Order: sequence, then C-alpha cells, then structure tokens
Amino acid sequence: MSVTLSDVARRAGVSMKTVSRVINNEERVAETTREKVMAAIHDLGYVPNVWAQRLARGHSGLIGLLMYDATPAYIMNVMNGLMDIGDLTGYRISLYRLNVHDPQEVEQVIGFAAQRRVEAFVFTPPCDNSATLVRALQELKFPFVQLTPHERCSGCAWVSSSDESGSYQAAQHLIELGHTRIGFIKGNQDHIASRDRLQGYRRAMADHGLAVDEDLLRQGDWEFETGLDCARALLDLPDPPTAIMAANDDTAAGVIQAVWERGLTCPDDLSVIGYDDVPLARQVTPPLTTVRQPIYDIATTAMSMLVEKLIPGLATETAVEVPSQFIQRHSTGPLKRG
Amino acid sequence: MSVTLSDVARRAGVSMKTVSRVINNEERVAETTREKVMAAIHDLGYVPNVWAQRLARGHSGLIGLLMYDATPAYIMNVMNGLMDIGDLTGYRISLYRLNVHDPQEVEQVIGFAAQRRVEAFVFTPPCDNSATLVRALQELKFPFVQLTPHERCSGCAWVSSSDESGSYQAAQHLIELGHTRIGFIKGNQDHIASRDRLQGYRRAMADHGLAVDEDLLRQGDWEFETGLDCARALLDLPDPPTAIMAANDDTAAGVIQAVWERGLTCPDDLSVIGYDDVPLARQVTPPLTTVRQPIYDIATTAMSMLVEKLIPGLATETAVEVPSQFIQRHSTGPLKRG
DNA sequence: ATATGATATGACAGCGCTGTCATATAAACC
DNA sequence: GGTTTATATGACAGCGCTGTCATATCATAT
Repeated sequence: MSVTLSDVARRAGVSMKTVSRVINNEERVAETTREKVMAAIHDLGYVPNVWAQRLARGHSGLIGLLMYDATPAYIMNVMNGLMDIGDLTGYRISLYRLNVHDPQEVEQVIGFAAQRRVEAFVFTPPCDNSATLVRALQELKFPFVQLTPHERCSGCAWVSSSDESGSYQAAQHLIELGHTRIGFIKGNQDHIASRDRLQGYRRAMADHGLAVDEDLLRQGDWEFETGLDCARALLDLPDPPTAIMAANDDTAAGVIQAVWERGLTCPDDLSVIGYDDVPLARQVTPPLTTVRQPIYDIATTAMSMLVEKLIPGLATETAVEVPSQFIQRHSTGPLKRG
Repeated sequence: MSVTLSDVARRAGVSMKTVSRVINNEERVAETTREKVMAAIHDLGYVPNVWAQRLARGHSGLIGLLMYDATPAYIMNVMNGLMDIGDLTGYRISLYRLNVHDPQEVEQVIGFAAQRRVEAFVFTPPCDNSATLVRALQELKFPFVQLTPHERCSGCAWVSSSDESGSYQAAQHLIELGHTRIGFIKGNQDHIASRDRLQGYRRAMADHGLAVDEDLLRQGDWEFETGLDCARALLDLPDPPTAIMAANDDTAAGVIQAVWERGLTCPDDLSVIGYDDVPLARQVTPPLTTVRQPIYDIATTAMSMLVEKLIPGLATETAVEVPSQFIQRHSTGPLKRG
C-alpha cells in the first residue's frame, strides 16, 4: 500500500534506524550512506508517517489555537503568524473553535485537544468566559499564551499591542484637525483592549486641555450594527460630536453608514476613525483613517513564547506589548467652522 | 505521564480490548462491565490517544481540503461548513494550500496528504489546473467533491450554487428599475462561476429585449482594487453605464469607491450590485444589493457527500446545486431620467 | 602490535491502540 | 445431559516509527 521506513531501509541496504537518522537529520551518519538513503527515499517516494512518529516520540509538536468567533481577516492573520513560527520550530497549529455562549464547551474542547496530545495553547480574546478557560488550562498545567487578553490575570503570559498609545495618536490627530467634541464608541465592555483604547483617548484629551463630555462616550461591542446604532444616537444629540472614534473598524464602518443615513457626508460633516486596519478599513467608502494593530506580529511573538516554554531551560518573557501604527486615510478632515 | 488504555483496563479489572470496545461503542459488551469501565475512565480522566488509534486502525478520519488562494471570508466559510459536519461525523479537516502557477505541485501535495492517510478530498475552484488535479485524484481512486467547480467534468461529484439564475435575478432587478446600460465586471477569467454570472446577466438582458454593449463588460479578478480600476474606466466612458454589476462583493465595494472618487453618489448616479453577500456587503455604504451565495451550505453539503462516500453502502448524490438568494439593499435605485 | 577513543551502524523494545482469532460463559434446543 | 448457538471477554501481534544501548569500524596514540 504505502511505502514505509523498512521498505526504504531494505532498498538502501541499511537498518531502519539509519534511515530514521537520515530523515531526522541526526548527526553521526556517513555522507555516503546518507546519499544512498536519500536516493532510496526518492526512488520510492517515501514520506514519513506522521502519526507513527508522534506515537513513537511521545511528543506531538502540536499547538492548539482556541478561538471564538472573530472576523476571518483576524483569524487568517493569527494563523499565518503562528504557522510561520511553527514551520521554523517544527510545531503545527491545530484550530479549535469555541462558542462564547456555551462555557461548558470549554472542558469538552480542551479534552478533545488533549486527546490529540496538544502540548500548549494560544487563545484569542473571548468575551465572557476567559476565566473558565484560564482556570481549566492552569489546572491541567497546559502552557498557554493569551492574545490581547480580555483581562490580565497574574502569572499568565500574554501578548498585545500598545492600544493605549495607538488610540492616543488617533485622538491627537483629530484634535489637531480642530475637533473638540469627539465621540467614542467603546468595544466590548470587559475587554481590556477596549479600556486601553478609551484610556488613550482620555489621555490625549487631557493633554490638550480638552474636557471629555461623558455623554459622548457610548458602549459598543465591536460590531458593525452597534456602531450604526450608537452613531445614530450620537448624531441625534442636540449638540452632536464633530468626530467619532470607534474602538474598531467594523464599528467605524457602522458610523459611516449612520452619517450616510442622515444625508450627511464623511468627513465633511463628521470625521470617523477606526482601529485595527482590517481589510474592511480600505474597502469602505471613504477609506478609513485607522490604527493598524499588528495582529501578525502579535501571533508570531506569542508562538515564539510558547515554543520557548516547551523547550526546557529557556527563559521566557511573560508579557509583551508590540507597537501599533497610525494610518491616515480619508474619513477624517479638518473641523468645518460655522 | 498520561493515562493509557492499560491503566484503565487494570483499574476496571478487564482486558485492554474490552476497554477499547467500550470507548469505541462496539456491541457485545455486558452492561455491567461497560459501567465498570466507564467509571474507571472517568476516575482516571482517561482520554484516548488519537495517533495510536489512527496508527492501529490505518484509518485516519481525515479529509483534505485542497485550496487555492481565496479570500479569508470564503475560506472560513468553507472551513466552518466542513468542520461542522466533520465534528458530527468524526472527521477532521486538513488544509493543503495549492499554488495556481505550479501544476507539478499537485502530485506532490497529494502524495504528501496520502502519506498522512487522508481519505478523501474536497477542493475549491482552482484557476488553471483542476484537470490535472481531477485526473490525479481519480487515478489514485481518492473520493473527492468539487466546490463550485471551474468546469464540470463527467462522473465527478460537485456542489455549487445556482450562479446563473442568481445573476439573472440581479440583472432583472436593475432592468426593472429602468436601467438599460448595465456594466459588468467579471471575476477571474476561467472560473465557471464568473462565466455563469455573466451568462445570467446576458440572459436577463436578452429576455427583456436589451442589447449588451460589449464595451461595458470588463475583466476583473474578484478583487477590490480591480473593481475600483474597472469602475474608473467605465465611468470615464463617453456614454457611461447607469448601473454596474460586479461578479462579487469585493469588486462591488471598489465600484462604490470609484463613484465616491468622482464626487458622484450611489445609487443616484450609479446603481451597483454585488454577489456573494459576504459581511462586507452589509458594512459598505450604501449597503450593497447583492445575491447571497450559500458557501457554508455548499461546504456542509459537500462534506456530507464525502462522508457518505466513505461509509460503504450509502447512496450518494453526485451533484448538487443549492439555490442562491437575491438581497435588495440600498446600492441600487431607479434610473434617473435626463 | 595493542590499547584507546571517536565515529558509524544495528538490534530490539515499545509508544498506545485495534483487528483477528481463540476462548469462556450463558442460553437454547433436542 | 449433551450438543449447538449466541454472547462476552481476552491473548496477542502489529501499525510505523524512534530511543536506548550494544556493537562494529577505523584512526590515532602508546
């Protein structure tokens, strides 16, 4: 049926172990035998059986990515980052989807992953039950790294971007354009990124001697629809804001749509700013001014941390913050006086 | 380290084989022993080792997803569909990326997957070499299902949506609004979905006694940027179209942006219609009139077909077309006379 | 020539599980 | 009671590979 190690060994006239040495690039193999073996492998079209290797090694080389619903762009970015480091270090990524509304599922999924002898986990920000997840993982002594954690728990490893300063820059940009009444639509309530982004906005306002009108702060949940709703409410205010910062691009896209609904235009009547720089930011009209969250870099960093944890004797940073980048497009403009 | 079958067996006071029977839900196990074993499994927190199972069984429970470059939204939709059925039926998805420009790679990737004992394949529309792929798969007697195939080969199983009629409806909608000069931006050249969508447009035009101006047909490639470029060119025509149908939503988003660049408004100056109904369609301003392509349903259908093929004795439909659905939003409006 | 390492290779057990086939036990029949 | 059939359980080999440890080979030192 399929070609095995022993087929190759027979053909090359060496022992199985020697073939094993060659395919695993071990030392102590004479150059001539190595060539013989390589030739046999090539002739037979041999490819090692991954399961047999894993079983024999007792080490799976598998990292589980636990993730909740997220935009495809986000997921692909994370996957790419993880896989790129994984390829370098010999680890593979196994994707497990979690359901926000079913906390019970956590144990089930972890059990399922354990069945595959997944060695460690990285997980994306969940909305409700990261605590459950963290506890379960700690109990089972699984190494893990959190991506932009919902809240920072002590002793946990995490990677996130410098949301506070990214947001600060964005707010500053608006202030420099002359805006003083700046609305803000928050992300999911208990998500730390949401709090940091708001904090950046507050600090920028304070640094420029501007008071924050608390009525201009609205509770969102990262979604387009909510952006739409909050922006409607904000625009209906007797003294509406002249600019709105949204906690992410999806929300900002909703704001743009609310402006359009009112028959107004962006940025002439309202400047809008997003966060993340997902593809949507470029594809919306007008293209969004935003802050690029380096998701790919976050993922590579997280993966490196995890791999280090799995190699005994390597020291590991437990928390890393990677910088974000302000990107100006066409959804923001100078305040129209009058 | 980790709990194994024999640990459970010892604790339950039965043989390993009996435990194996219990975890695999085989018949011929007395109710009392089954309970004993279950208790032992529970007490020990035993989880079967999947690789050992696979190695021993010689049956991998793996379905290969062969895919070419596609948008993240598409990929995730397909993955979700496949995984949902996979979870139900005990199959896992293994993703293999193929390169359009390197037909040789096909054999290599299939060989690679074969060594992992992938049992069957589903593949997304490639652009050039689906013939190579189909031939290779048939030669090796791998069951496979094509997703929205680039061209339908006899004897192959495939699932797609009714692109032609979806597009027909969309075009009809535009015609009923009074438009007669309707532009069309095609998708990737040799993709059957692109041809079908164009065909639907042509049939609608013909049915309503309208001539197609070939100069209004542009070659796109499914991308936002191309939509932007093609729309610019179309708008620069001496006698520009009053409506543009795009072969997908990303392209349509580009068209909307081109309209905005010209200082025109959509749909007043130009009606725009997309295809697929990806999230972007809702989030763009104005929200896109489009046709929903049930990618998720296509994927679940394909996965079900594949699983049925792998279970001997089950009859299988070889080709399925799932309906698409016209969705009217705000990017289309009546023709402004004069 | 003999001892001493350094280097290259192989024998073999076992990773954790399942398939096959044999066996033990209970139930059913003449 | 003895034979047949149905039902429940176990012994054992082996899936394809790697780790351990033993052995073979060769250059260098005495």
